[in-house]
Parts: sequence; C-alpha cells; structure tokens
Amino acid sequence: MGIAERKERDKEELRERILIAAKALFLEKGVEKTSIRNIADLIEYSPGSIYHYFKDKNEIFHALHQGGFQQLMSRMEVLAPVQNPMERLKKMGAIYVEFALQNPDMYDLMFIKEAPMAHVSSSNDEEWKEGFGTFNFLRATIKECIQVGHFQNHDEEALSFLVWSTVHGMVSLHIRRRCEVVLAQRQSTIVKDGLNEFFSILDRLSQ
Amino acid sequence: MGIAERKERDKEELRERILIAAKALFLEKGVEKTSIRNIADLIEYSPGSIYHYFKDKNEIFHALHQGGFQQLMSRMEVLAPVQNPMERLKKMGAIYVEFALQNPDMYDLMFIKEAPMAHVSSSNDEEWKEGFGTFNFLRATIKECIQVGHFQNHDEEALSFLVWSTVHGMVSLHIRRRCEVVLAQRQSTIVKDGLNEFFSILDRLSQ
DNA sequence: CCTACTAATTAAACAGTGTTCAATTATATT
DNA sequence: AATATAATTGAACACTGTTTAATTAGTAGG
Repeated sequence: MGIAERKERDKEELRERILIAAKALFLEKGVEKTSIRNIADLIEYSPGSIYHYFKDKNEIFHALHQGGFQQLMSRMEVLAPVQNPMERLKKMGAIYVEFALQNPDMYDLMFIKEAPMAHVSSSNDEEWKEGFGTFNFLRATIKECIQVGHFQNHDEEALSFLVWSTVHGMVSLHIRRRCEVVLAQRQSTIVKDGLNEFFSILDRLSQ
Repeated sequence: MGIAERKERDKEELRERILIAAKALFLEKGVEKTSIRNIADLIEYSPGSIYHYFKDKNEIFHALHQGGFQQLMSRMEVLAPVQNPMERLKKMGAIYVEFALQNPDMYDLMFIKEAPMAHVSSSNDEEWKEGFGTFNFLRATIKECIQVGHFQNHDEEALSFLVWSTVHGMVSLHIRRRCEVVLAQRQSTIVKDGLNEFFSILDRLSQ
C-alpha cells in the first residue's frame, strides 16, 4: 500500500515545486508578469501540466498568499507576553508596517491586489475569513483596551477596522507609489513618521 | 490658416472620443478587461490608429484619471465657506469617502492601481505631484488646525499623511474586498462606522 | 511477462492581449 | 494635376491563460 502514498507524496512535491517557482518569479517580476509558461519553464514541465495541480493561475497565487498570512501571524507571536493592551496595540502596528515594508510584494498580494477569489462564492474562502487571525487578534486587543478604560464610547468592531485601515492606508499608499505628493525630503520616512503620529495620538487618547 | 486649426480640433475630438469610449468600457469592465481592440471597436476605428493619439494603453488611463482628480477637487469646493478648520477637516474626510464609495472604479484607478507612470521618470508626472491639489488642501487645513491649537506637538506633514491614509485605508480595504473579516452584520456599514469613529477621535483630540 | 487500466505529461490549438509597421487612403499645399 | 503630409489600416509579432486530444509512464491483475 506504500505506492499510493508515495505517489501522493510525489504529487505534493511537484505542487510545492510549482509554488516555489511561482513565488520566485512573482517576487522578481510581480504577479501579472509571471506567466504560466514562465513557471513551467522554471520547473521544466509543460505549461499544461500545471493545470493538473492548480485549477488556474489565481489558485496558485491564492495558495501563495496563505503563506504570507502565516508569516505575518508568526511575527505577531512576540506580542504574547505584552500585558498592557495599549502597548500591545502599538507594537502590533509597528510589526504590521514593518512586515509590509519588508515584503511589499507579498503585502500587495495579501491586501491590495484584486482578491483572486472574488468571483468564486466568497463564502468558499473560509481561510481568509477565519484564517485571518491577525484581525481577530487586533479586535481582541482593542477589546482589552476598552475594558481597561481607553477608547470610551467607542465601538470595538468599527475601531478595530479604523486602526487596521490606518496602518493599511499608510503602507498601501507607499507600496502603490502615491507618496510623491508629500514633501520630497519627507518621502523616505513618511510611513515611519505617520506611524509615530498615530502612536502619539493613541498615547493622548489613553490618558 | 483655419484649416490647420480645424485639423487640430478634429484630432482633439477623436482623442476625446477615445477617452469617452475607454471610460465607458472601463467603468463597465475594469481597466484590465478593457482592451485596445474593445475601444477601437466602439469608436469604429482600427486598433492601430489609437496609437496615433496615445503612446500606449497606460497613457489612456492616465489621461482618464486626471478627470477623476478634477471631480474630487470640485467636490471639495463646498468646503470653502467652512471657517472652522476642524469642521472642515471632518467634512473633507466625509466627501473623500463619499467620492470613493460612489466612484469605486475611478478611485481605484486614482489611488489603488499600480501607478501607470511608475516606470517613466516619475518627475515627469508633474500633474500628479502638483496637480493633486486635494493633498495640499488637506495639509493647509491641518496647518490651520495646528495654528488654532489642536494637534499640539504634531507634525503638519506627517499628520496630513496619516489622516489621508486613514480614509484611504478604509475605502481601499472596502473596494478591494478585504472587509470580509469584519463581523458579517457590520460589513455593509463598516466604512461609515469607521469614519464616525475617526470623527469622534478627532473630536476628543480637539478639546 | 504480458496485458489492461489509470494517471501524468505533452504538444498543439484557441481566442485573446498590447504593440509595431509597411502599405494604403485621405487631405492639403504647391 | 502633382506632390508632400498626415491619418488610417490590416497584418504580423510575440505574448497571455486555458483546453483538449494524444502520448507516455507507471501500476495492478492474471
């Protein structure tokens, strides 16, 4: 009975090879400019065979961005010992921005690009909904902040979304090159500066 | 000498017809799915002739989004009589979000899509830099707020960027369908709710 | 060992894309 | 009317994602 299992492993291995090739190409050229034929060339298979492992191109990149969520989530683990929720909230923001700036293409895929699964019955995409533990983590932290007395009269859900939007807005404007409107001498540091402004606003709100 | 001028007008007119066709198709199908051949079909010219009026596809959509900036800017005109800068700031945010939600495809083109001019010497794109008067308007309003005593110890430039990022973040997460992570029953109103949270934070900061 | 059967792989084709270019048509100037 | 200039075209190029029929490889049963 070991044969079927070995075949299973082989199949899984090739699937992984496709993903690795796709990731390498996408980090180098972006999603749009990475073609099925490019990937096929790299792993020395024919273009058609890729369709035995993935339904279409979207599925490849959807599989890829899952890895991104795990990366981001694992970065958040250092926050576990931080007791003060306000402190934790700020550090979360810093980690989020740092991840985005260090992995702009992956961030782009995860949060900016048109969702690969938009056309599918979006309820199908349970991984995104449930799997996006980072937002749940953010919500839980905000909840704690409220319980401790900060953000009085604020709504947990809406405030969580607002905080997420703030950091997402900064990094996505940066990644998509919309920061040219800020003063030239500030452009290189504007995301960091903006984040610090955000922190000092949080500080002012929490006293 | 009227002939040369008439030809000039004719040329300008066809250029305009291309833009109108492109806009119609793009609002209906999006940029990626609007092809040069589609546009050519609509105006009943050959695909090749379009290249006598625009360098490439990017230039068409770059020309289109200029119109979007004018639209957005003209919406801001109602703010001129608002004396209180804090009041004006909030209304600016509301107008910005409203514009984005009412014209998601145009907003996408203007602020989310990969900048069409990224590869060109970006200094070439003076329209974007100078022409984006909305950010200058925001900066001026923030400056007034600071002068009046709000946002003490804050940096004008960074704070302007932060405020822009906040509204941009909310609408772009919404437009690019990343709001599925928020509670299902809140999804339809989350941008509005987030904006209100933002307003109440501004209120708390300005006293 | 040979035959079946299944699964993996392929080349070729389809319909589309942005873009270029030589040839053609239309227009205006002399 | 002939010439120069500009606009327009169809065809071609090199791509794209995807499908499919045919081929090859690998396994299971007799």
